[in-house]
Amino acid sequence: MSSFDTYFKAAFTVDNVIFGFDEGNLKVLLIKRGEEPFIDAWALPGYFVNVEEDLDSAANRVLKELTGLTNVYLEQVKTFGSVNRHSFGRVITVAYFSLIKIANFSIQPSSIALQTQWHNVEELPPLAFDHDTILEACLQRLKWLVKTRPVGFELLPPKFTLTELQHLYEAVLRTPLEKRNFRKKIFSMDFLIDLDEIQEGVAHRPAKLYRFDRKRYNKLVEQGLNFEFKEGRKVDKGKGNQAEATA
Amino acid sequence: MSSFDTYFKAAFTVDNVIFGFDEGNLKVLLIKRGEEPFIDAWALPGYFVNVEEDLDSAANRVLKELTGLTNVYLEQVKTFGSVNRHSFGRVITVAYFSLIKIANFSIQPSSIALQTQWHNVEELPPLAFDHDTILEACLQRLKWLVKTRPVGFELLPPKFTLTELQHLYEAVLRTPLEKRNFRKKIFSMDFLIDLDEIQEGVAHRPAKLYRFDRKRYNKLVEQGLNFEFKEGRKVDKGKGNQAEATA
DNA sequence: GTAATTAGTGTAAAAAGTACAATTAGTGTT
DNA sequence: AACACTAATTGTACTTTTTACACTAATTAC
Repeated sequence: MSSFDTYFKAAFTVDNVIFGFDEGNLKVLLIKRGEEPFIDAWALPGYFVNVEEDLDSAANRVLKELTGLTNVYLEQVKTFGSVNRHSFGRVITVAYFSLIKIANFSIQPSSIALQTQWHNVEELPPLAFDHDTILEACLQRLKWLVKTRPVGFELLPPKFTLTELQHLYEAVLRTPLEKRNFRKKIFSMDFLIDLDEIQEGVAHRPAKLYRFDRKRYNKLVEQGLNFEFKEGRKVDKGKGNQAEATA
Repeated sequence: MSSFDTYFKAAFTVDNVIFGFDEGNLKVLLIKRGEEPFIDAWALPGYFVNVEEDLDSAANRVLKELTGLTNVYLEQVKTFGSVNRHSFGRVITVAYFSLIKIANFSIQPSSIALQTQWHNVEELPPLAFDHDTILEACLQRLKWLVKTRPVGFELLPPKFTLTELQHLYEAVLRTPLEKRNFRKKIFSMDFLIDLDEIQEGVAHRPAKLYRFDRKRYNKLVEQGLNFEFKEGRKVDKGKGNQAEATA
């Protein structure tokens, strides 16, 4: 057959889908593009891979360059390579996703991005290229991951309440969960540490604070823990305060 | 920034991991390479993607060219792009996998492959490039898929016995399953059709033949079926014939 | 001190999963 | 035809997991 040099070659990029969680909503980080094509459009933060760079390294580097973030959970999701997905030529992109704590993160301006902003996943602007498809694939992956691994903790501050944790799961799974059963499940997994601290500055009974015990979790995984959430079937109707009074 | 043409470009390929099932063993289709590098080594059937070709199309075409097969379940698994995975230059490969019925398939010679042969996944030769890593990733995917979707039927002939089905699951999951519970589970899913036919040519009580009812399965999926197998914890010891006699 | 708000908890019923052994329907041999 | 052999088929009690559901407790604001 023909020699190696005659084979078709394509440019390739990585696109990062960076999820965060804030005010009860799942967020994704988008940049406003400063280059053609799709100048001024919102897009996933991604860029070209270099010659001497592995894919995972490229994803990490691009993430760092566009956001300043290092050392985050980063995982390959899927590769997108439709012939016409980029108007300047054939560009194949490998999608990665990561989960970060928004509070730990300060947006740094970059020459590629005019703006960098968190967007609520439920209310997204139109995206450049096929980035809506890529995002959708990552949302699916996140959904699966959150049911399967304790990655939810990556999105929360180190100290959190059980209600915050539950809201996170509800936002990701897009389904309401039943409070008592959720707590039972979480506790049965036995990797939350009760910090003996309580919430402050709330106008109601303050919740206890917990943190995730990663060491304990790793030990449990070795022993064959099966971390799994099934979706709730029904809503927790039980407000139960003054409603449904029988006497 | 620099113009589009200045970005680094790489060759890219698809590699197909084609699983089959025969004589109670999970098999994978390998070719013996007829080109450098790794000439004469066993490898996954893969080849270069063309300019005007989507990734999925490329996987289908390559599969067809190397095996003659069309219209098979084909799914993208992961992309491998280490800097030095190919000695002739940077080559990024997208791994696909598919499940086929070995019996339906006749091996066709090709100019790329000196030989094409089914190999038992439990006894593999050394593979070219990073194909062992790719194969491992696909095995993991298959394992997950088989627990989660009724893809097992893709590997069996249209008519099969429950024991054959069980052996398939055992081979893929690499764990023994308990016969009665396996049957209960399968029947509870309610998408097997009893063909009212029996096995022929066996020197013992012949088993009933079944087929998979895809239409019914699709209907069940719409209704929110959860097809899932957990791994067995213990072996089925129950020979129960002459053993363990108490009188 | 009363109203408002959210946190926190227990239990019974249903469903799913597990462990386990005897009987049945064929073939092959005598 | 009886017997030995092999593998197929079936049921049930027990355990675990999941679900549904409603009240009391702790705090702030007024």
